[in-house]
Amino acid sequence: MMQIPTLPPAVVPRLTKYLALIQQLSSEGVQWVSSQDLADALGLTSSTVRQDLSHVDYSGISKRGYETTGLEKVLAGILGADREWKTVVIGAGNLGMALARHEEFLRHGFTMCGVFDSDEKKIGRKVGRLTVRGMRDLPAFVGSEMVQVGVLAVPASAAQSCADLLIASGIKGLLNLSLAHLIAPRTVAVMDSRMIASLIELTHAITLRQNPSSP
Amino acid sequence: MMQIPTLPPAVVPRLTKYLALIQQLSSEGVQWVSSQDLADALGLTSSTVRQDLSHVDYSGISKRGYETTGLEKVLAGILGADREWKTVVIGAGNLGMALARHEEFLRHGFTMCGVFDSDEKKIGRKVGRLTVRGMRDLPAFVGSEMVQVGVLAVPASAAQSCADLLIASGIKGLLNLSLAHLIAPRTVAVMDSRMIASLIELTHAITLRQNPSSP
DNA sequence: TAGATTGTTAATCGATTAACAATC
DNA sequence: TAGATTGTTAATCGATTAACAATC
Repeated sequence: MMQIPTLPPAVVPRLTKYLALIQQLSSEGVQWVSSQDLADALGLTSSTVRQDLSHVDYSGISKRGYETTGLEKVLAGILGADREWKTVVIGAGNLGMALARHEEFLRHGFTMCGVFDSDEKKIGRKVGRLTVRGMRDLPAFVGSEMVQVGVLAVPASAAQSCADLLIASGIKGLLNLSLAHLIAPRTVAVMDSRMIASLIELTHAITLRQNPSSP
Repeated sequence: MMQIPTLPPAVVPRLTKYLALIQQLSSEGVQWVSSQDLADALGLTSSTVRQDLSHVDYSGISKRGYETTGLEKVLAGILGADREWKTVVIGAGNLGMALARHEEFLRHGFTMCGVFDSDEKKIGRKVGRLTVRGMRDLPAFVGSEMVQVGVLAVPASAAQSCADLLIASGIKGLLNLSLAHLIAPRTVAVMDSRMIASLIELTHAITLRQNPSSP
């Protein structure tokens, strides 16, 4: 099996940016990309790009840069973006239903195989080709379908208890969309993508820019 | 007007976490919280919490900690979470429609006042109490309604051109939900909340945990 | 009072940038 | 060849942690 190098934490989010950009470039027929090209497109320095890519087992070529298709393959392998990931959504509210139907997930290898909600009234509703299931069915489903990823689209007040149930069911990773901070054992990976928190950071940045005291 | 101190970049995301937690605690009637309490709940060290809060014009009290209601007010002020922010969503797909109906936004001060799409077929559709408008109406709407925040729920391929239109219309900040990296002038704040990118970081973390080479 | 907790300084750690020899 | 670009080392910068006097 391929060796996955341990990467400095700050590098991983940038690798996902390189991958997204290179996928776009290679689909447009671009064959070579330099560290300066990547830096310009992503608002970084070429030095940072080269440092980051030095952690990756793929060499560029002087005077030409990196071959897009080769680098794309290596980055996808390191990040797990070359595999299928069975995914469930918890929460059949506006957001959860939208995510269950979101084609972008499938396009990036996340196979949506279940939507769960604790509200009895929502159980049985159709979401595309799926049907909303009750939370009581979650443990058996995760186990038998070997679901690896759970997306939490529930209110902050319910997030930790839903996470606990997913963890007890044997899930491997959680995407937390709620404002709550989740506690999980080290064996389970957790990533946050919290729109409300990002919006609040955004309003802070707007306020700073409107305030003449900042440089 | 209140003085907004310039904060180290790494501190701001944590302030949003402190605020979310303290809002919950104060709504539960908790009156005092120590740096150790906050650290335990959020997976930090008490030292980090005290360093962060030292940037904030609010003093704790030895032996008791910080008063929740007071700290909540100060953090909300610094982050802009004590104001109303007029917000539009660009993109009336699954995700955009769900966000336009999402009550969580309103509860955090983001007043949803418009949904826009370039697809003629979607114009006129109802989204809660709103109606989908065409992109051609965006500049006049942002100007006359004094919209400050734009949420981009469009495919990566359309993200930059939509951002350019919002910026030309005079928007103050953008929340980018697409996988694309956005280029914007320094006068416009941009924050990313990219679920697909977070999911890919998650699959990397899962892969690492399953690989015995890591510590 | 005794003890817990803050605020702050200094030390450590990690991330970014600059610089340049190697190389295609 | 001459020149552009990599890979890597060293320097700088910023963030985190440890430690402890001040204080309630």
